Amino acid sequence: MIEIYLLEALCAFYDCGTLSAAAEHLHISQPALSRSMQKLEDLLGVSLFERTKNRIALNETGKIAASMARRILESEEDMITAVRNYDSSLHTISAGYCTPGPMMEMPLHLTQLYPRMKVSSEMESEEALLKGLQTGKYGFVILAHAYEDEDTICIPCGTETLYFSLIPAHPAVLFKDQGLTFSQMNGETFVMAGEVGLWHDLTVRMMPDSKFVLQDSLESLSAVINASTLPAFASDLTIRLFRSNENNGRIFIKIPDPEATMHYHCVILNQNRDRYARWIRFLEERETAEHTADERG
Amino acid sequence: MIEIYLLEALCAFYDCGTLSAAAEHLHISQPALSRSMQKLEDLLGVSLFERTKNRIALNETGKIAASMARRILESEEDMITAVRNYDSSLHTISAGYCTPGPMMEMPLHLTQLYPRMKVSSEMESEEALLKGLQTGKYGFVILAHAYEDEDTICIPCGTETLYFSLIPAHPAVLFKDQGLTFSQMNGETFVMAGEVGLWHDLTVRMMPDSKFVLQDSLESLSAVINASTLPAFASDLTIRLFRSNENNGRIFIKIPDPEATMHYHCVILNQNRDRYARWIRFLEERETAEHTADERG
DNA sequence: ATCACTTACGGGTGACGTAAAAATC
DNA sequence: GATTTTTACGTCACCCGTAAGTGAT
Repeated sequence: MIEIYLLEALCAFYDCGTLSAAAEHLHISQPALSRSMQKLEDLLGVSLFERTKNRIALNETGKIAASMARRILESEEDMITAVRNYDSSLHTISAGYCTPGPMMEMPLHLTQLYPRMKVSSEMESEEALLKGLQTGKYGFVILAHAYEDEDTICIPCGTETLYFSLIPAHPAVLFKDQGLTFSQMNGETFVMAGEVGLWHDLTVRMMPDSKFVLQDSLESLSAVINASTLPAFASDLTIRLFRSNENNGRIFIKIPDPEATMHYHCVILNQNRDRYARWIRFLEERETAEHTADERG
Repeated sequence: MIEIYLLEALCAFYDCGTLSAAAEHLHISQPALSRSMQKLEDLLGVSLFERTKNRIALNETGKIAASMARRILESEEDMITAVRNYDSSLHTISAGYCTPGPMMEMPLHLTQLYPRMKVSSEMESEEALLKGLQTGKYGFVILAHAYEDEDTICIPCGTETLYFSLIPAHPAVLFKDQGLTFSQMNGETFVMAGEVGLWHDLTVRMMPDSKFVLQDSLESLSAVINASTLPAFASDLTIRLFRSNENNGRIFIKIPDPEATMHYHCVILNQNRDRYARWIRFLEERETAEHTADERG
């Protein structure tokens, strides 16, 4: 059988055009590559190159062989990552999120529900989340809308509402009880974390005249917030998580626009339903508990 | 990168169930295979087996890996045969036939049209012919009916009519001029070549009460025909090819049933149209010549 | 003269086989 | 005791790099 390294060599030569360049690309000597090409021809029993004394180039057969070799290499790469993903899925609960709120909250419950498993969390674009779900990179993903598909199940899992975070001296704190809409604050300059996923798109869209000073890390963010008088953001989720109704003297004012509330949904591949049975039950029970609480008032 | 021999080893173990059996199957020692499996786990960075002191078996990850490895091995096999087929298609005109008549006649013209090419001929079932056409095994195939497809072109290329071949003493030679139908000869025992493709199916179907003494080779066939008084078969094509209107004292009597005439068609992949341009032109010109001859006579 | 490929030669990695040990049936 | 797997060890294949040779630009 023809070994993979020969196919890699062929593809490298196809890409580079000369043996010397391909050899450099492969980090091997050029004679070694020359021999590999000869060996490949020998194993196939077929001529793959047009040779002159000083020049070597792929003939039609060689080009076909190279393009088929590429497909084999790709499918081997795919196999390797698929096997690794599967293995890691046995040991870790890996989830992808569209915003930081659930990404901070859900691992708390996951470690309780699956005490022997590692928990890994990532924030990504919706496109990357759905792709990662399909390839097995993620065990589940959290989107900000329902996602129905024949291969997946979709469980509503709570909401998150955005708040403005203002210093007490800010004139808009008068609206503390009735709330502040996006349009009322449009034009202000905000301090904001860089990694807030969908929230960033939302605030930019709803307050097109505002400026947003982005901070790389959450640590630098809170430092800047403390040191600055600029308005910032919070959410019911982060307020609850950090158990501070008035953080560092800041006043939190709810944003009543419907866009300011994310309705999260957990999407899981149907084939993984059993593996995440406990998690699904947890989310469903929590959701009904929320609803009955809402109905009671 | 993971080499092919490791994937082969994994698949062999998947098939055989034990290292010893798989090692025997691969013609390597059992410790060598044991090491290969360890190496594979090491390269993947993943555990593929459930090991007890005396027993080793694939875990879920291992089974998935094995099934994906199988697909890679198959696609490498496919690549190798495809490349070899393509190469050989550059040097040889390879054709598949449904009956021996065209298979004896067409190579004569092919060697004239393509004097630098080797010519290879094979008789096969229609299924195998069409598959071989798609995989590049055959440059063209000859079927006994039109075959229209978006990927192929189809050129009528002559007919062949079956004859009974009788000794002069046979009572049915009285029908020499008006012809003999299948039903008139149904029940007789015939001598017949074994390798006649569609003709065999046809005669069995049209003369269900007859018996057919099959001969392996054409040489033994003609010997048996000469030595025997049994009726046999011929066709206008073989009669013309062997330039013998009355072969070894045999009388040839045409079979007027429409089923006794094959209408051959040459099927070529559209993508190979240029390569066989000369052949296509030859067939088309011959066909029109036949028709004008028919109209005149 | 430089570049590109091939051939020749020596070296080292690693895959293999044999042998032996451990454990299970 | 037979079978199966793993470990140990020596060997050999083979792939690699260096060096030299040939022909083309």
